Amino acid sequence: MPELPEVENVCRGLAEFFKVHSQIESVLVQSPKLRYPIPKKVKELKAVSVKRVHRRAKYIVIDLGSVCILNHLGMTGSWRIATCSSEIKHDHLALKMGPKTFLVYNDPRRFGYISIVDVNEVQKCRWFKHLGVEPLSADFTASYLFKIARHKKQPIKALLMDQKNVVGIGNIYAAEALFLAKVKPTRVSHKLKFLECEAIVTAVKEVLDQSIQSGGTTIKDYRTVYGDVGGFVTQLNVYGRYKEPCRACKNLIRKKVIAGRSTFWCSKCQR
DNA sequence: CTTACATCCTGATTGC
DNA sequence: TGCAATCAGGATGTAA
Repeated sequence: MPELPEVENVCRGLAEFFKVHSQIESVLVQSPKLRYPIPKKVKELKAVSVKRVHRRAKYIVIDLGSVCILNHLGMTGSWRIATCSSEIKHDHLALKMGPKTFLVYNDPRRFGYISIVDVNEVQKCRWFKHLGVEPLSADFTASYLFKIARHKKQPIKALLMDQKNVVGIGNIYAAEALFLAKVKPTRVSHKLKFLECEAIVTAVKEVLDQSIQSGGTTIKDYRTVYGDVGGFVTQLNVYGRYKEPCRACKNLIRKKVIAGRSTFWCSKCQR
């Protein structure tokens, strides 16, 4: 469920929280069954202090000095501040930060995962080594996208969602960025003009920036660590708006499955 | 190598 | 109201 703006907001929430509670007293594993089982050695973490929290792609990285806790939220993963280690269904793990203070990881669909990696190994670990560029960094440019797109036959939307190319973009923001760029999601990648790649890059940065500022998009589950919903839903132009009028031209929004995912676009605005 | 597709899960919603 | 089918913000392994 969460894409870059949502993960970024969760990270910021965690960072805020760790400013006040920086010491993890212990880690409690309620149910280790996630996409990959929670490693047993997380329970060995005792009295460790959090140095830093940051986001890479859709991963949350909690830096503990010698090791990092890596967390991917999958579709339904969330962190919340709680007074006990587990109180509701699908609580998997809790970081004990004080006698009545816990950070609890909950994940109904169990597509998320939590792992521990040596600080020096993070970049080359199995989850990070194939990641593409950060879309909000200076590395994500029109020429970068154009170069990749040049050799690919797949639709541009599939390319944007493939984390090997550029990270953090999922089904919502791929659709939204392509709307802003006025490019139809079905367009074959290698047929895109340089100017279109430029428009896409600009649009991706724009939509991600805007969504981060709005606190992300809450369709259903997504909440920040503090339980806040994201406010970007009201700014969605195409995602989830099948048969609703395009905000720009009143033409009805279309829907079609591309690469196994529902895809929304305006056939008049996007060519 | 690239690309399409099924798959891992639970729960909410839709349709009969 | 009940029940079955469908769908969901992700990413991986497999097969073609």
